[in-house]
Amino acid sequence: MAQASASISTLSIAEALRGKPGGMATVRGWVRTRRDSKAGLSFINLNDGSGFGDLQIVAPNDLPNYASAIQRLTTGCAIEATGELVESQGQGQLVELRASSITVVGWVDDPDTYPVSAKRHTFEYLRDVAHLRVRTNTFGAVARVRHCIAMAIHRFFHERGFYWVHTPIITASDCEGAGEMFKVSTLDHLNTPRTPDGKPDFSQDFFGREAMLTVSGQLNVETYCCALSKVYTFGPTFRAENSNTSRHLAEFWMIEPEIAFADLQDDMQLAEDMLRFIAKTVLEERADDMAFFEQRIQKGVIERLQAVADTAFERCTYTDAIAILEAAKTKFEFPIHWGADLQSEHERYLTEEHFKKPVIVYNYPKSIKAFYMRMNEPDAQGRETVAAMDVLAPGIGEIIGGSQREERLDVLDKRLDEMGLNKDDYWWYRDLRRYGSVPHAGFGLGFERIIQYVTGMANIRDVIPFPRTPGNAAF
RNA sequence: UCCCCGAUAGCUCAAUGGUAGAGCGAGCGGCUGUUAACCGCUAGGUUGUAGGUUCGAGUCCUACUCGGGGAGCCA
Repeated sequence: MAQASASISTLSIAEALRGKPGGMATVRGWVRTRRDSKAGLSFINLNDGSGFGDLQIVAPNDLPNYASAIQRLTTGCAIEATGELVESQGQGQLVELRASSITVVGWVDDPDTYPVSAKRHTFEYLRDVAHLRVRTNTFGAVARVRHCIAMAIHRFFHERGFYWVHTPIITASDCEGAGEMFKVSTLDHLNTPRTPDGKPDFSQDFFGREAMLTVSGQLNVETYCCALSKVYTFGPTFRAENSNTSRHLAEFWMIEPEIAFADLQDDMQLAEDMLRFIAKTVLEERADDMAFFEQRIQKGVIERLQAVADTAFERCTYTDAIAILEAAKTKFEFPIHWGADLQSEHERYLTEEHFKKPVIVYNYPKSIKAFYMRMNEPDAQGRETVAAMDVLAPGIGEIIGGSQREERLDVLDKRLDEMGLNKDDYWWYRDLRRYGSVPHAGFGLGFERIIQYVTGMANIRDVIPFPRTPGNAAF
């Protein structure tokens, strides 16, 4: 397949589009559209995923395979084209490739039923052809932005001295407490071994005990935090909740940093710095894709992202948030009062209407938060709160949830007792509080949710390659 | 899981309980340095699945599946 001539370089289409007219080049990709001109030319828009833009290939009718192949090209065909990069005579592009040869690498079987034809498709339909949807403008752009954000997150932490910790996917501790878990088992479902009291005998299972897929790497990563000081996880997470919304998946990716010798203020600063770094990086590196999202997906995404990059987030205690909500003229379906958890409508009001930008709400009532969150001193009215924080973003809602962790063993044990949890199940977690315990804090960022926020994509199922949701694990 | 709405050609959608249509895509032809191209012709259907009501069901009823909007769980 490689060209014999050493003077012809194979370029990605992104490189070809950046190149100056003059040189010879070979490009490869998939046909987006073909238009014939009776002036003796065909125009082929070619895309290889290296960037948003297509390269226009000009195919003159004196090519030997013009009638037999070029004129039969349809959307989706894979080709290799070699020719000279020239200044375009038409509008709409600076450079184009004047082909001296075009090889068809792969035909489209039946153009009439090619699932991703050159027309508009709904996202709902494209989910049914997830193996081909990435060939569309939208899903190609999402894939590139997803990669860009992932790399930005790794760079952000790496540059600040964090270590990436690979916490386990399979866990035997039922104590993660963040939702329903998928079971991991090699037991025979048709002939399950039983204990005398009729329950499945997990001692005969693969791990010798009941095992699940993780719902969070937090408890594990805290152990590494209390030795390496600054750590984070970035991996898949599983929740067996029967959630049917545009912002929940059964399998999603999560980033969970954890910092030692740190309090909630440090935690909030880290969350904000990270989100602003992500915004800045995407604007710099994926301007082509962002221009598309701005134009076709959601007006204002670029401005919104620019605002995240440029301006500090709002911060507001839970108690102050309640005061704002109580003073609001908006009628809420669920009346709000101190001690109640914020409903979606309340979060939306705060971030979309009151502050009109990302806001960090912190110091929540202890009664609505997890056992591991650090107890604050009671306020003047004696109300008890924990050092927890949520980052709320317009259009998405909760994008980050985090807290300072309870590092005092006696306080932690009291909380475990209050919540009816068995201390023995948490023996290694409690050990961290016995051996050189230090204040530490962390948060969880939903990876797909930050992609939704950045791109303006409305449904979380469209920002992950192959979404897993209740009743759907196709592909 | 709960409430509301929906499922008809490859795709997006029409169709009073009485002969299933259009646009786009596709095929063929015309025109043109074209670019959401344009003009003409052609093909394309077990109306999501399973039951029921009716002389007759795309249309009415029931259940299920999937999708959308909202809610809960959360990231």
